[in-house]
Amino acid sequence: MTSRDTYHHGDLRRAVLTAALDVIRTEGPAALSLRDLARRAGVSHAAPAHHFKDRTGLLTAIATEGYDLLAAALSDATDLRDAGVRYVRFAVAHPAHFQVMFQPDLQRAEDPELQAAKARAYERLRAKVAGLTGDRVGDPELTGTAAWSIAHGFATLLLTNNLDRSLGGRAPEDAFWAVADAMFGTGGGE
Amino acid sequence: MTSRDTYHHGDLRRAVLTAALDVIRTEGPAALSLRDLARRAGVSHAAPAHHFKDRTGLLTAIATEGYDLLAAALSDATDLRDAGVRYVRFAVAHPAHFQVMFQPDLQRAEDPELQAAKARAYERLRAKVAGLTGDRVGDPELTGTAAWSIAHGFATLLLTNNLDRSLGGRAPEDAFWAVADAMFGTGGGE
DNA sequence: GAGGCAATCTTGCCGATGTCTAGATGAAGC
DNA sequence: GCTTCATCTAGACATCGGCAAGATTGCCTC
Repeated sequence: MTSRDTYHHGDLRRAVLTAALDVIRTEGPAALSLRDLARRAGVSHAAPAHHFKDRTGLLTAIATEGYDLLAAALSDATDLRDAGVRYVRFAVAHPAHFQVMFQPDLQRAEDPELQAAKARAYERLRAKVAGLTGDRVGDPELTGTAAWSIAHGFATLLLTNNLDRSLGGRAPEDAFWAVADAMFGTGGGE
Repeated sequence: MTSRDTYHHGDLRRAVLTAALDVIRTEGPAALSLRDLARRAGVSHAAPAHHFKDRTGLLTAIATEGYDLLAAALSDATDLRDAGVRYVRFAVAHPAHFQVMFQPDLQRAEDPELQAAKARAYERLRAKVAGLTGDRVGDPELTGTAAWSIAHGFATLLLTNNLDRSLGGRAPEDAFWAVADAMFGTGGGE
């Protein structure tokens, strides 16, 4: 896909996004170069700028897409613990999105689309906390922070290669289930 | 400190490190420029390279220093829960170190000093897990991963401005104590 | 079907950055 | 006092992000 016959690329925005996600996943956000992405897509060096304004704009678009993907992943969760498993699964499936989402210095914080997507994802998490029943409810704000912290911490440590020894051959989501089980006790999340 | 009388700076390594930490804390690692740091220290643009080899070398040195600071902070902890509080306190006190430590793509992973410091800090955490008594011990590996995840997740979300609403005016370490309390139950960590 | 408009892409340019090389300076040890 | 070597300077080169001006083309309207 590095050459083309037509003057217009056709779907340059998607091509640049895909290439960017590939670079970020394998080499990290610091290695990302707009000119390199342009070369990969077979366009001139200034072409991507028209779709993303600048480097920060591209990263902001990636974060926005990430929050939308996360919101979609969380919406199908049956309960809070399942949401945690899906959170970890999302991080593993979309490591590039995840990395960019949680590095605010790479994004344009005031971007309205980013803020909206972020709010949608956050609302999904809040809904799962509100859906809690039983005697383990307590302060919803506190419970939400605790659940988010454990899932986010596990996912982050996982993507930074800090849990390699702890996995013991298990799939990440299974390992997270075991961790959540150790904290909340069997069946405590229902 | 941007000018000097002598040809030699005296402590350029420390000056560059301090300036770098300041930039990272306020603008993030992406905004870090070796030439800018050189200007702040009042030396030529190539001077920092002699102390850190290159940009990655500087960031690796910061990560190494961070792991040593973390190990020192954890060594005084009375128990596992206290270690968690100290982990969060470390992240708040040294946000620049913390950011760099957990972005492996910024570091030279094969650096022996980095690996050694990382191992020392990890050993401190493992010691606190091993010191657990009572009926909540279970699988030490699992307990360690759970404790690390909750503390690391809380710290990360805190530094990325995702817990602003949840703090409610409390100091971060107090808020973390409440979260840990909600998860483990009162006195469960002793 | 012809004309105009706006989106898309190209080309050229500028300042800034990381890194390499060769050379200047001076502190420390003999 | 002389040597040695770590430290710092000066210059050069390739690359990058961003800007401006112009070329190309899809699309809408009449």
